[in-house]
Amino acid sequence: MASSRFAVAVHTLALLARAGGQPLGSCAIARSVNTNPVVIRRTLCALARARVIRVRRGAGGGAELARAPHAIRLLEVYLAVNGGSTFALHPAPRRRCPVGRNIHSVLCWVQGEIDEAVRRTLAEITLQDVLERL
Amino acid sequence: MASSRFAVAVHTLALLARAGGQPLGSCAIARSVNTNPVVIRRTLCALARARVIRVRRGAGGGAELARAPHAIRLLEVYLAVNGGSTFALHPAPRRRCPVGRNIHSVLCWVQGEIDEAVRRTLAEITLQDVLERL
DNA sequence: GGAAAGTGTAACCAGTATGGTTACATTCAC
DNA sequence: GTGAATGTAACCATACTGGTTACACTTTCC
Repeated sequence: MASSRFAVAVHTLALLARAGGQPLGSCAIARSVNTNPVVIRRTLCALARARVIRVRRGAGGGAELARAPHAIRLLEVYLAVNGGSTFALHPAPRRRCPVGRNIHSVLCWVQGEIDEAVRRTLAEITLQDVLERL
Repeated sequence: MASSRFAVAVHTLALLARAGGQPLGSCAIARSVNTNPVVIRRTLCALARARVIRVRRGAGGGAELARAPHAIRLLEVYLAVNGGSTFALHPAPRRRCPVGRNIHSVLCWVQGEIDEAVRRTLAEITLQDVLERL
């Protein structure tokens, strides 16, 4: 089951970019995304930890971009909200079998190649690109 | 939760390649992968549908590669067992919001870029490469 | 100082994907 | 026909996801 967290994060950042420095609350974002404010706050936390946004608590608070849209790469967003890898290794292949003993290192290499390709792709797309296509 | 089906499939194909044309049964494969034969048969079905292997039923049956290892690309394997995309779109953004109305088309474009990168990567790795690294 | 507005986070639930298991119909070689 | 093997349905435990409620904490404003 692929999660929609990256989609929600990009949607959120697009809203923040359009707000132009004005802090946006989780309720306003949740209305546009059409979900619960807590779900948004969870994503907001992850993005704040990655220094992509700044969040102010208390009355009049909310989230705003930490940088200009052209300086925010989707790769940072992806890594912030979507830790895992594209596929999982199977847990315990048989050590006594020559294939089972060594398959994990080969699969790790394949995983690395895929992750690298995804990283290269997302490193070249910025929030500015997203805004221009909206 | 990323599935381990791709990992199981590659492991299985490596075993078939090493068997050198001799059909391998799901029980033998399951022993090396360390799982249940039914799990293997499910993967075998997907690989047979993709014409990567041939499966014979009945006594003395089993699976064998349909082509030489250098002619089997991991991309075929990936597509056969791992249908989905890297991330999911969020179900119903608000149509009345200018961002919510258009975000899906942008996210689809991003999805396409990622999928393309993954495809390019896996199209260049063959089962032969896997065998050489074992 | 207190009220109001907001975030941060824990706890719980429903829905769903995954892998493991059993069971059984079907197919094929001998 | 018998035995060995696949194909597939059914069911279960586990885990992840998103939705929801609840509440502590922080900040602004009066």
